[in-house]
Amino acid sequence: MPIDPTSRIRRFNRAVTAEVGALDTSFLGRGRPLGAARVLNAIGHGRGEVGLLRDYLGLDSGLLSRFLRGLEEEGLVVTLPHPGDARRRVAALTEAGRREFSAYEALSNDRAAELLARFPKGEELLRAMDLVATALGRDRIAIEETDPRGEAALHCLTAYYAELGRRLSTGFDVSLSRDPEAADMMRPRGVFLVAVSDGLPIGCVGLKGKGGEMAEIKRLWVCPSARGLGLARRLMEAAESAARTLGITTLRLDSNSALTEALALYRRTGWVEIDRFNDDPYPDFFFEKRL
Amino acid sequence: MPIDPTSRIRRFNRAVTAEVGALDTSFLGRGRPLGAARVLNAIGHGRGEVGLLRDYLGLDSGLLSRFLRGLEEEGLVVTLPHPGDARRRVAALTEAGRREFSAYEALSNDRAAELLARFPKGEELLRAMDLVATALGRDRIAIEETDPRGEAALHCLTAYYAELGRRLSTGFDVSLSRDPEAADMMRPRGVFLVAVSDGLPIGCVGLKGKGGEMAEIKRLWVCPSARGLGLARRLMEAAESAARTLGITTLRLDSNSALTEALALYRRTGWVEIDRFNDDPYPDFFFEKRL
DNA sequence: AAAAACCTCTGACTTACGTCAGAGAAATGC
DNA sequence: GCATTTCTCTGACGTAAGTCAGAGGTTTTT
Repeated sequence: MPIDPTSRIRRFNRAVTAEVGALDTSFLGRGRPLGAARVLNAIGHGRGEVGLLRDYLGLDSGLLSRFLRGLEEEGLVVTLPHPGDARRRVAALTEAGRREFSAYEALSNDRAAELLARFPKGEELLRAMDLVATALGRDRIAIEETDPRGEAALHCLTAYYAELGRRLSTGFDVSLSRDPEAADMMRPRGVFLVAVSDGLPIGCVGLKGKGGEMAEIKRLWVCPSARGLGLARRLMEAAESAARTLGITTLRLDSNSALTEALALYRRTGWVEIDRFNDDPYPDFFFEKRL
Repeated sequence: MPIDPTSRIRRFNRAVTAEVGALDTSFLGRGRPLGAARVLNAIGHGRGEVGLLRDYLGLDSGLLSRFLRGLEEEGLVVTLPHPGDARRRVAALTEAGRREFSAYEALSNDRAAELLARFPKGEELLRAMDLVATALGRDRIAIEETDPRGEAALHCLTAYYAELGRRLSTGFDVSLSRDPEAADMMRPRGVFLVAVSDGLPIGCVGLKGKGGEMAEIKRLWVCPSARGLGLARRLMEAAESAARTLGITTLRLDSNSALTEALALYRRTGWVEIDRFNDDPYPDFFFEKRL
């Protein structure tokens, strides 16, 4: 009877293979082979360029070409030359293609919803799935510059504020804190970075500049399922290197003694403690780092 | 940017598909198509009967037959008539087949070990995988009678004692408790049941009889990743129905006030509190149920 | 003892997927 | 301006996998 780690992983593989297989089978229900369905869905998700499609789906150029022609004959897709480079082609869904795409989306969503409904501990299951997905896709975590008012940023910030509320003994109310202006966290004054794993935002950091040589690090957060992977450090390094490209020479940040992992990280990575430099009610630790 | 539950599940699917695909690819390295490799592995795992193989792998009888013949030609497998029914056939590995099977096992184990090594939070990942596997394979949880000294039972009991140690304010030392004799939890006096999900034991319960009409429920435990699925209830029902087949009319059990979920379950399912009936130092609640 | 049901195997066929070489059009380098 | 590189597409070919009908055994039923 297997109980060792490898057996547990292999049990997981078996369970998951069955689940994925079942989803594929339900996709077959629309009378189209899986390959063509995958292409249609990738186009629907915005991967119109043929080169992108090839990379994303890992297909041979000949095979992909055939799939595209098949979808064109079905009237679901049109391909046009790329505006800037006429060698390349871009595929787009027709009206019928969009309908077909939504049908696949619905199948996929239904399966997900059904799985959740079948399992009483929904949120716990989702957290476990996030953790596994992050672990498996670890090499695929990308750090991207984004608009601090965008959806990805908002998701991270909401989770960040909620966590502060739980961890600070005083609670946390954004409106009492000095909420950085969005423009201060966008080029040319600063940046806002999110870590994205397979489409899901799982961490963020803001660099808030005033146009001078001094800038502040704000809103460093990593989603619980992705902690312990050194992601916070990667985010901080990315923020510092962005700061350098903006001509910034000194970074500051404030933090709270309840956030012990963060404080440990700052101390490990060359930050030095300085005197209070603002009157924000929440922070009680202040750091500086010269680049 | 997707954050809703279905997107999270779909991200999980993508991550996991890539992982499973990578395992399949590594299986291809042994110069044999995937179908044949799956058959070989199923035989190695004890599914020798052709009918069983067909069901387990979901193959057409013609296709399976071809795979078997291919493996026979390679000298990895021999098929013999079924001892009791000459229409059926049973496949078995030859010496060379066993070697090849171990090579596949090694590949599988290596991949699992590598995944674990790559991820700093190993135990957490394993727990998440257990939870997901249990959720996906929920309909496949089987309750089986087993030897209370067997490996599956031991795994559950070790986890059970460890949990008691954590949860009882006094700690827990098995030797101080009245450890039921194994024979009292095997037919004809009692039974020991484990819940098995895809080969992994995830819960247990013992029915300890003395040969009379009275028996005791012992060692009810459900693995944390499988809680909230009503498994404890299923185990108790299975134990009760086993008790009925043994001619037992009254059940008793003792428990501890720290085990609140268990107490709630007993109260919900027709057990009534009675006076202390033993001098075991740990329990402080005593229940009885007439069948 | 004959009929019916059952199990595995074989041969013929189809489909999905993938590979490879090279053609044709467009962009880039010198 | 010409050679080289970069993309996409087409045609020819190969392999893995799956389907179907029926043959040839064995067992069960009546």
